Amino acid sequence: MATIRDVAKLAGVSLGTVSKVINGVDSVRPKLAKRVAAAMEALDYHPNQVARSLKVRRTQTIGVLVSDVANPFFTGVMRGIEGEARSHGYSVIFCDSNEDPDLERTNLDTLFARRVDGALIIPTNAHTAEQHLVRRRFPLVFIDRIPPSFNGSAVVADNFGAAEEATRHFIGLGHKRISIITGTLTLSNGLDRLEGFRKALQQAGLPLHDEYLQQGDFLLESGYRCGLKLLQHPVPPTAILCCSNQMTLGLMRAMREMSISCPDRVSILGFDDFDWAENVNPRLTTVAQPMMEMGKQAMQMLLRRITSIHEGVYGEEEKVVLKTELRVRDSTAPPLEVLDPAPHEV
Amino acid sequence: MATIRDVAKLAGVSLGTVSKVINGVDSVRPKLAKRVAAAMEALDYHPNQVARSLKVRRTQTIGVLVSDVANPFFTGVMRGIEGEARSHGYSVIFCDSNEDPDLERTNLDTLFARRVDGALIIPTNAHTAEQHLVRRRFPLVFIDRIPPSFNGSAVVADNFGAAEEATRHFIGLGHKRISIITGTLTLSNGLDRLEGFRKALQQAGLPLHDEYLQQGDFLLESGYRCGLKLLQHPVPPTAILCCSNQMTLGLMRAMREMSISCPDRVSILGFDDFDWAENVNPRLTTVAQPMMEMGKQAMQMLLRRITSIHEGVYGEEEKVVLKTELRVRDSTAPPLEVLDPAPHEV
DNA sequence: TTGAAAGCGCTACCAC
DNA sequence: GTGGTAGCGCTTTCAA
Repeated sequence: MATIRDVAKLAGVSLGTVSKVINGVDSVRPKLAKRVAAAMEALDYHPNQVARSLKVRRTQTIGVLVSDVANPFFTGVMRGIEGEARSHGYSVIFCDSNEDPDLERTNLDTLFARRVDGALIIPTNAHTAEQHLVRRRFPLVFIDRIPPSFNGSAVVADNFGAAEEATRHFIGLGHKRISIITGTLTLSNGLDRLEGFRKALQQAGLPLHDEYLQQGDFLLESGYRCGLKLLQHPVPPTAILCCSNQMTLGLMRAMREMSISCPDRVSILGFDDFDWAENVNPRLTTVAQPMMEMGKQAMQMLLRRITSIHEGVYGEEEKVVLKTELRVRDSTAPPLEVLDPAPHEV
Repeated sequence: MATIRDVAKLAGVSLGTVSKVINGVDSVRPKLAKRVAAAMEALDYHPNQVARSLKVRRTQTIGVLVSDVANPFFTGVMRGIEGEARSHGYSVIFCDSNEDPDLERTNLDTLFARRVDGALIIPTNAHTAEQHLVRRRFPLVFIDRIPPSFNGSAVVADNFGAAEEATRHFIGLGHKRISIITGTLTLSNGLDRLEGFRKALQQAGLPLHDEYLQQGDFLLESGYRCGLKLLQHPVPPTAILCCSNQMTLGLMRAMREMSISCPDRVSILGFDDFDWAENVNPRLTTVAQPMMEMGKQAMQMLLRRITSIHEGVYGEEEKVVLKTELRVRDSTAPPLEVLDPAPHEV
């Protein structure tokens, strides 16, 4: 493979001159520059970024550590990251920690060894394996979830507000028996959604029965299990807030198996909005998170940290909370009692 | 940041010795090795992979170029790739070409400049931008789609067989008016599915009317558009084979808008099997592709090419075709006429 | 078994 | 403007 040396020789100039041409430094006479360009072309020369990285002590690479690629939510975030990274000349090394904290740590070490300029991370759980990197002043920003006691940079969705709005939507429809299937409560996104739900209920003066609070773990199976429990209750809820797309799928399965129709018997509202949500029967009312935007802003934040640390100033950690959007479709409707109220209730 | 030099100094040994310890060469006295290890620990030393890569002329990194991360099919493949890569000590640089051939080319150049040891690629379309890399003997394997006139390594699903099996499923159910919504026909996966469909029809002595052959482009909108055309036909088909998950969603939308129920009025069968397929109403019959397996085998194939090329032998290009699986659920059923045949048809 | 030294391909500094 | 040269952090001979 041709090196800068070969190019210099063929063009009859020095290494330094070729380097300048490569890097667009314009203190090179056009004539020489042209000769160099011709030589590069002739030799099919492509600058070796590895060598460059070693010299300039920057790899123009960032690491992205997701807890599970299979989740389409992360996929959306990934798109945002990738686009923003590319437009700033960065490449991204991708790692999947498979929801495994040990793997997360190993991956982080790998990224560090490869000298990525910084990393974006969607943490697996309450683990704080990454704290040592924060202390080492390694540019790091968290996405979607914030581990407890973590005080680094992050971009998350307004989970509290989203759950509150969703719950109020139920309340506005006339629902009284409202239930929630939560995500993992050791994760900020899981907890915040529950709190938002609680607040909306409280403000409306509605009680929250213990049986109506089902704790899931964001995965399909738990949505199914919790759904079954809720629906088999002697006085089942008329509305269910489901805190992840996977769990919503599980809940739908439970409803189908029990032949409970939606929204007639129970209204459902899920987190995350994907293509399928608006094309299934009934079309699902959902809370849409700005996935791409989260990825994009996280990348921008990381870039800021990289440059500031590079300049020696270890600036303030930032935190950005992005608004969500409630998309009302057909899976939420007034409860039957309201449509056809018993006389004594009027 | 500590370097190998600092470690050597602190441990009172030479650079070479430290290097040996790092790389597990056992010609180092245990006593010294221990001293070195202690020094590394004390200095929080992490070997610089960039420097190592420059020296050994291998980055232990591969590039993955997908046409669109947002598609859950690629996500599945990605999981397979990542796991296999990691277990072999490889990292993956990820690029999304957004179905844009120019971007695909740019990304390929970036990967090359970064001196990845090889690349896995899900090409965008008929473009052959990558041919120059093949000629350059750069280790490359294609996944899912094979550009026409490409003769490099690849792992794909048995698209022909899958479509054939799916179509026969319709035929076995008693359908006579069977239609297909194809993918992009300039891509091998799009074309092979159409051919498999054709063959099954032919073998059963069934005609294929032009109006029943709708050409889509794998995307949701085209599924919707084609679905509408099909369903508005004076003599609509009783069964539709839909060649991608996105298009199936579009088709479902068309059916909902026209209030055509599935499988009563028309049976549908889609390509790709995701969580939502078996949890919507009705549960979808699908062709499942071995996504993870495709990623895994592609990575293994790439590894073989990397080592063989490294050893100077430019071995034969390989091609692997993986079996698919038909998952019969509730969206396919016998046509109404068969359930309640008119007397003269018996 | 260990150490010294060369060099991977590039950038950047300093003379000219 | 241009060229020579040192050196980024590591591996890998070759001698000792």
